[in-house]
Amino acid sequence: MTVTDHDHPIDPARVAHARSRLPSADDAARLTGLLSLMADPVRLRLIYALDIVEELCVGDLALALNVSEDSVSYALRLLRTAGLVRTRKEGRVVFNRLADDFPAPLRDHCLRQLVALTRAEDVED
Amino acid sequence: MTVTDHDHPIDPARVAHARSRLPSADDAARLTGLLSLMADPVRLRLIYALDIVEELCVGDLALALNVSEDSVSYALRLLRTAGLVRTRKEGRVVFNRLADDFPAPLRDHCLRQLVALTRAEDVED
DNA sequence: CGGTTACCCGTAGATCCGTACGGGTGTCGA
DNA sequence: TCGACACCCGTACGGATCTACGGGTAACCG
Repeated sequence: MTVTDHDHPIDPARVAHARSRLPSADDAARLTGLLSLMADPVRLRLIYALDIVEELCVGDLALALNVSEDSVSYALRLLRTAGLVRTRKEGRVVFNRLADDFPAPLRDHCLRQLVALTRAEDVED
Repeated sequence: MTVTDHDHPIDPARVAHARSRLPSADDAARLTGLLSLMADPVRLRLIYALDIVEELCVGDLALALNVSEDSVSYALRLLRTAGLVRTRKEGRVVFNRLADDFPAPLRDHCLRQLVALTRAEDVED
């Protein structure tokens, strides 16, 4: 059995209420796909850097984040594939910036708010 | 070589600017740890459900999310370990709710905003 | 009290993910 | 035109992560 082991919910009203408002599995998948892309130190800081300075090439990103170019290149590959980052080629240098349609809520709420949150969390055990 | 292949940045000013504002690798790790916990369809919907109805037991959660109890139990284990969910035992039923210190920004901005975002995104290819 | 319910834990197997490495393409300078 | 540079891609490997399963423990029900 994979879905339920009991078919007499303890609080049917709440179950129904939750069910009716819950995002579909499909929407959830789309959303977690996005979140997964931010749930990585390199990508998070990369996006954060681009949010600050508009545009950076791979080598400079590696310097700014203090990680390997490989790491940056791989991160950019994923973000580009997901349509979150755009590239502009100038000579032999490739500049990267956040896509025009980079989800604004993701940027405003998730990125900035949460980074700020983490900063404030010095009062920890 | 693992960190850089060139040591003459193309745009030193921007690199410096980004570097100075970037969250530390440590903060980033903490933050991505949190985001990872939400970057899973079961956990995201589970948290979303608890955000709506306050309190649910494992069996009812499985019903609401339409996933196995195992899945729910595992998700709850991780969230409990991370201190994001609290349990209350009443008889043989265990009720789960979001922890009092569940990061408010995570809840307000990330959870609600992003779910709303996904809902609005019907205008896709 | 013995059986059933509701749930938890530990473990093993499959799967996904990030990193490192080798090699390739296009561009610029001499 | 030749070499160096900036970057990209495909692949292989190690580690993390999710799922599924078997067993265990309280609590209620007769």
